[in-house]
This record gives sequence, structure tokens and C-alpha cells, in this order.
Amino acid sequence: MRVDEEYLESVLDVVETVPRGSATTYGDVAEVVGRRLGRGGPRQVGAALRDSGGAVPWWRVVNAQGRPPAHQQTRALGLLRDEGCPLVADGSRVDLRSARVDWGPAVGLAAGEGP
DNA sequence: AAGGTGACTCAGG
DNA sequence: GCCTGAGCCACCT
Repeated sequence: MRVDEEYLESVLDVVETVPRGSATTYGDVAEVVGRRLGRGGPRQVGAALRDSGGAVPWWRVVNAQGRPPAHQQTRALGLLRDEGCPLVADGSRVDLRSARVDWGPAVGLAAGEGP
């Protein structure tokens, strides 16, 4: 499945803002992008990142359990560990309680970001 | 038009 | 913690 250009761009935009050493979830990205475009969901975010081909720090985007995508799991966890992102004790997943970026209720609606 | 698919999520057992 | 099933959205046969 592919996503259209506009959606892809928005997703990349948001993911690029995730600072080194933290992470976010597909659901959160979907919420912010959805706020701007009024469409999409977590699955669309996944599709967008898949299509983006590494143009953004995709490894900072994990699922609701703090687990990176199955295909790139080892790779992602390694990168996250290297950049100092908080992981759980066994390093198998991100500790979202401390690593998760908290996007305020208005992120994505700031002037110049919306349609 | 109809059914399949997936880098998702949530509730249940 | 792991597995299931239902819900989900947009694209692809």
C-alpha cells in the first residue's frame, strides 16, 4: 500500500521533530497529522514511514507497546540505545513513560502548519 | 463492487 | 507476557 505525497510529507515533517534520545508512537503521529489533514490513522503512518525509505529517524517511532516494527526491530533498538533513548531493562523496547514526546494539544495547529 | 492487506491499537483471556 | 479478535483506514488486486 502507498500513501499520497501530501500525507507522506506531513508524516515526515512530524517525525523529523522527534528529538534525539526520545521516541513517539504511530498513534501519536497519526493524531498530529490527522489534525492537519483530517485523515489517516496509525496504519497510514506505518505505510508512510515504510515508503519514506529512511529519510527520517523512523526508528524513533514505535508502536503503543514501545516495540519497533518487527522487520527492523534489532536495528531500531540498537540505534535508540546508541542515542541514549530510555529503554526497559532488557533493552527489548522503549520505555515510553520517560522517552515519549509529549506533543501538546495544539501541536500541528500552529500558524503556518495547517491548510 | 468485493475482499485482501498491513512498520496499528485496544480489550480480553 | 503472549495470543486472539474486532475495529480501523486507505490502497491493492
